[in-house]
Parts: sequence; structure tokens; C-alpha cells
Amino acid sequence: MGSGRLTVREIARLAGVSVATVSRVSNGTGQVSEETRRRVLRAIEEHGYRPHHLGRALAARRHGAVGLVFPGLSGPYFSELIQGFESEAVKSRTSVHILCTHLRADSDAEVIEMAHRVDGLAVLGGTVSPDTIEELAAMLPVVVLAGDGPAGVPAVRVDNAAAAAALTRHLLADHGLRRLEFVGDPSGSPDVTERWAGFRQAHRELSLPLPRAPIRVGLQQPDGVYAAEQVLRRLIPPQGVVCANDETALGMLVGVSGNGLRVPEDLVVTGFDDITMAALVTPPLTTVRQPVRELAARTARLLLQVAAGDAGRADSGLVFPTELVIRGSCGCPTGTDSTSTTGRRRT
Amino acid sequence: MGSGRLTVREIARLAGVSVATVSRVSNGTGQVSEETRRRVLRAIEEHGYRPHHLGRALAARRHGAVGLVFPGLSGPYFSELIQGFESEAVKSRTSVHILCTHLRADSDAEVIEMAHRVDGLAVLGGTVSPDTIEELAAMLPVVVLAGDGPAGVPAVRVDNAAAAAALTRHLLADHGLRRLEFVGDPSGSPDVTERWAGFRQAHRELSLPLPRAPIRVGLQQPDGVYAAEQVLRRLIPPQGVVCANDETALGMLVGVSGNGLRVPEDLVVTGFDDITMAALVTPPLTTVRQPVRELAARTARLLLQVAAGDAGRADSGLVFPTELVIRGSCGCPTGTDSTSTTGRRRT
DNA sequence: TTGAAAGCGCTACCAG
DNA sequence: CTGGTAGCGCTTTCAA
Repeated sequence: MGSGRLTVREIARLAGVSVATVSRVSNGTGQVSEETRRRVLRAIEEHGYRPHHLGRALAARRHGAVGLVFPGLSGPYFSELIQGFESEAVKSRTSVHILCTHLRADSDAEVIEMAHRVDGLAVLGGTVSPDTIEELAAMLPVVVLAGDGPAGVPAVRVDNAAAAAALTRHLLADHGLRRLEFVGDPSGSPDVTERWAGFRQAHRELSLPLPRAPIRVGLQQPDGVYAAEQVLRRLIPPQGVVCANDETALGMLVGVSGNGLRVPEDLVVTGFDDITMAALVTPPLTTVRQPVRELAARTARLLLQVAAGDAGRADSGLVFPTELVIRGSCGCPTGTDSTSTTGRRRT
Repeated sequence: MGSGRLTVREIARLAGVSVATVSRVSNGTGQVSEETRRRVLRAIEEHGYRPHHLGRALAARRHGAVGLVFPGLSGPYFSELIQGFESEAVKSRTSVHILCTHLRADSDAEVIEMAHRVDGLAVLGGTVSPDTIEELAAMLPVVVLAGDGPAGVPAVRVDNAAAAAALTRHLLADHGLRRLEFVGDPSGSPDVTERWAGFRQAHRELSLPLPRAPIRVGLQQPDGVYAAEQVLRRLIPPQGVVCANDETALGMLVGVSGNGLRVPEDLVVTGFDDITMAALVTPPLTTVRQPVRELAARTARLLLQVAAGDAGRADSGLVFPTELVIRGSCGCPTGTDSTSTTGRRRT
């Protein structure tokens, strides 16, 4: 029958006890004699009573929910992220609110609105202005996911710069390439900012001239196709392109072969993220694997922990390791994937 | 400063009015003299007061939230779905709870748990048992998304069967193919069930022998690669495969070309959904476009509407049109996409 | 071990 | 137009 028809009071009356006792029983708190407990339990079962969430939340001053704020791009990356986060939250009987800010002008206000409905907030790096993050952090536990927050706000991330540098070094040193370009917009997200930084860093380390400005495009496949046109139109095309993520790299592959050129013979292409498709295309994509799901799961756990008061040494944040995944698109012989780990795990 | 430090009572005292008046002002309900209103508003602004969500929700007996339950597969499909749903909900200042049931044994219990925290629930077809859906529908507004619910539960969907039949007819009649196979598990989701039904239906309509049993695989790219191996191993391989979605079709493409065969010359391949990648691969994928985002958005709107009491003629549900997208992978000459619409829109 | 009662923060009804 | 007040459903002291 009806949802919240039954209240504690009803059950209390039915079981011949006080509401306090019913509460104690249904929460497992306090001392209740075995017999009373059994009686209450029976009344609860019999009538299918479930404590009303709002009543409980208001009295306990806990929402029993956490929020996840992300820009709302499509693709496998965000699905993984959401699932990793959710799977961890549900273990703590905490529900997950989501908010996509993408293309919404007043998103910061919406995030603040959401902050009033949850016990903690995970924000994807670059989604919300630093000022707003600080404002949020002052009112509830906040963790930045895949990015950096202001001082004092813990962040869970991978070392994108180191990974991008390792990847670039592979092209520069192992393959002897000299003319590389970066595809992606460093101002679009912290991930890309760092990858671009790592790309340049590798050039610097090898005392090579710094690369030209990045081809600023979005993170989706069509953006990669578009970038391919840009690249192939040059008088002196690059020998390789380091793409900000796998999806642009996949688009690049399409655009390049659409122009009758071959990868890696005519142009080397690399990606970032190691989405499923990366291993399946021809040639298979050399890329960087990052544990997106674990990243998100760890973020959720950290958030729940802080929200629960275990303020441990959480402030520091976490850096997850990445793996360089060498496949065919960089010019390496295609065979079993070869991988090497970059970055350490700081707890 | 603190989050909910301030209460109505404080503001009432500060503004020299009663809590009732503060409530009226902050909700825009009831009549308040311009002067009083101004005074209250000033107190609110000055102290940055925001009504506590839980207090309000408990008193109003509304959670101000809706839930979205989905299996939790990866890929572009779910990202689109989530975003479409969320974008609509946020317009009504309603927050979105998500729950992924994938691989979780006690998911039905979790769904019911969630039902106690929201004003309405959207459930992806095939995610929750029909019995549980009925149970849920008895306690709050429920809409089934991409599937069919029990009688009385509105559903928002596309006519998968008609679309799959149209696609299959194209292969059978226009291309004169005779040996087709279906790739996908009809028992996996309502979408696939219907597509499989449409596939057979087309054969029946043309008085052709019914196709053999489907190749039962999942909906991800690697599943398609695996299916390709199955298909190519046959003594008499099929002339074409109709895949349950684009991702398996993409995997099929990879698996086929990995075996040195060509699409569509040696094997025709079609997909379903028209994800971005479908247009970008070689050959571009012939598929069916379904308006996933609109589907989800409409679901949210319907749900909010029912939850708000506008029980209109919502019971019926909605069927969105699909579009057959003819590209190269079916053997048609590659060029500008050619599309034709299937299904009508029922309001 | 149990119950009475005081809220949690807000809305809404009913007088005035 | 405004204020007092009775809850919304539950938790949690404080006594008994």
C-alpha cells in the first residue's frame, strides 16, 4: 500500500511500546530487551514499515547522500566515472546525486544548491570555479576528482603530466621523431592542461625545441577528425600527433586514413585513457591507461570518510599510477601490449 | 560560514516578523506587503540565509528529487541517457539520484530503498523485475524508459521492432541478401528483444525461412569482436550480420578486418543507435538512429509532470520515431547519409 | 530497559 | 496582510 503511510507512532502503538523504542530497534542503537525487540520487529515486518527518509535525515542532520558534479561530456570516460563512484557510495547506503554543468551558465549556483542537499560533494576538475570550490569546501566536505582543488581541498588524480611526458619521450627518444604536435585544448580541462605540460616537458628534457602551439579542439571523435584535416593541410606535416584523449585519437585515425595516409607509417598517433575501442582499431592505439573507475571509487570512499568525520590525513589527496600502453599506432610492432607504469601511489 | 547555521526563526527575529512571513517570502507564496517583503529579503540576503532542504522537504512532503535506475553498462548510450534526463530535471529544480544495478544481487531492494527518497522513479527497461516495478508503481510515480512496464505504468520508448524490421528489409529486399545473422542477446534487454523480433519479422514478411538462433553476446565492443570469430568460423558464413547495437557492430568490423575480410564486400554489417563513432569508421556504419537524449528528456518531463499531479493522459506512454541511417557497411555506395523515418510519435 | 518530551527546520492553517 | 501554532516523521537526551 501507500508509501509512508505508517509512522513510528503507529508501529509504537501496534507493538505496545514508545516511539523511542521503535527508533532504537530500527536503528540498532541503545539497549532493548530481547523480548521487546522481537515484538517491535514483528510489528515492523508485519506492516512493512520503513522509516521515512526525510524524518530521519532531518532529525539526524544527515542527508545520507553525496553529490557528483561533472561537465557532462559524453563517452566511455564519464560512464566509468559515474559507475565507479556510485558503486562505492551504494556500499555505504548513501545515495548519489548527479549534476551536469555542461553549457549551463548558472552552474555554480546549481552546485551550491546541490551542496545543501548532500553530505559531501565530488567535483570533477575544471567543472567549477576555484572560488566556488572554496565556498563549497567551507560548508561541506569536498573532494576534487581528476584535477586540483584549492589548498586544503583533497584531490584524487593521476599524474597526467608525468604520463604524457613518458609517452612523448617514447616517441621522441625511442622512435626518434622530431616533429610532434599536440591535439587538445589545454584550457579545456585540468587533464588536458597537464598532458600538454608533460608533452612540452619531454621536449625540454631532451633539449629539443619546444613544440608549436596545440591544435585546440574538443575531446570527442569528430574533433579528432577535424584536427586531422588541420594537421594534414600543413606544408610540413608533423611526424606524429599526441592527442589529448583516445576519442580524438580515434577521430584522428579516421581522418588520416580518410585522406589516404597510413598510421603509423605516414603519421604516428597516440591517445590517452585506453578506452575499450583503443585496442580494437587498426592500428591499435598506443595510449596511457588510467584507472578511471578506481579513481572515482576512491574519491567516493574518501568523501564518505571525510563526511563521516574520519578526517584522517585526507587533506593530502591521492595520486594514482598510470600505465603507458604501447601498441601499434606509435610505430612499435603490433603484438602483445607492452606496458610500463608511471607515477606512484601516495596514500 | 556554516551551512545551515541560520534558521527561519533567526531571520524572522532579524527582520522583526514571524517565521510564517519569512516562509511566505522565501517561497513566494501568499500575500506579503511590499515593505515587509523587502525587509525580509534584506535580512535573507544580508545573512546569506538559505532554507534548509530537509526541513522544507519534510514539511512539504516532497523530496524535490527523482531517481534514475539503469543497469550501468558503459558507453555513449548511457552518458546520453543520463544527460538527457538530468538536463530536464534540473530545469524543474529537481535533483537526480542515480542507481546502477549492474551485477548487484540485491538491486531490487536498493531500488525500493531509493523509492523512499524521491518523488518519482525512471527505470530503464529490463533493469528491474516487473513485480518490483508494480510494487514501486503502487507507491510513487514510475516511468519505464526504453522498455515496457506492466499495465498502467507509462513507458517512453522507440519502436525497436519496426526499426529493426526496416533495417533487415533493406538488407533482404534491396541488397538481396539471404543469409543473415543476428548478433545480440534477446534476453539481455527489452531493446534487444524487440530488435530480434523485428529481425525475424522482416524475414517472415518476405516469406523467407526464419534465421538461425542469435549469437548471444553482450553489448560492448569486445563482444562484437568475439561474435566475429564465431561467425567467420562457420562452414557457410552469413552474408550479413545485424548487430544489436553500434558497439558490437564496431567490434564486428574490427574482428572481420582482423581476419582479412572486407566489409561490406565479404560481409555486410549493421548496427543500432548511431553513436558518433558509427559515421567515422570505414566503412561507415549503416544503423538506426534513435533520439536517446530526447527519450530521456521526455521521460524526465513525464515523470515530473505525473509527480506534480498532472496525471493527464500520461498512462499511455510515448513512442519516439527512429531513423534508418544508410551508410556504407550494408553495401550501399558511401556518400551523403540517406535516412528514412520509422515509427510515429504518439502523444 | 523504557517512555516522555523536546526538538531538527520548515510549511500551512487559522485567527486576528 | 500577518502572527501564532500545530505538525511533517524521526532521533535523542533525560528521567523514571
